[in-house]
Amino acid sequence: MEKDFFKMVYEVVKLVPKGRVTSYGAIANYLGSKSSSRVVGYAMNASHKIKPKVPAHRVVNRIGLLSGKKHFETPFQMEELLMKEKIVIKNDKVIDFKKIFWDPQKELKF
DNA sequence: GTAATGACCTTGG
DNA sequence: ACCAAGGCCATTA
Repeated sequence: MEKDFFKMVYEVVKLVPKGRVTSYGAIANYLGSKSSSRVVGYAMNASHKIKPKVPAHRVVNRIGLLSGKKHFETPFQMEELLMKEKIVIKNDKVIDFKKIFWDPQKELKF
């Protein structure tokens, strides 16, 4: 129900290039509501139950912290996946987050 | 049906 | 500069 917002989020997350990460606020802002960042996080929470599993490991908070790593099947899954993407993780934080940060509003720009 | 929470971010004092 | 509160959508109790 009302998965419009969720669907958009999943679409954007699935569009995230390999080796890149995005933030909840960026997606929310891209959708039009910067304040709806919480909804993006909630969408990710349901990302494991939806049909097409989205790369939620590529989505982190604004500081690049793996906030939802505990919500994964295994906390190491997120780090492992990110590591496979050639992304360096340190203390549950993404190194060079600014460099690998993928902003839909900026990259896609509609 | 109402109330509270959640993988957050922005703005105000 | 730091601390506090609000706002958004959906789900669960």
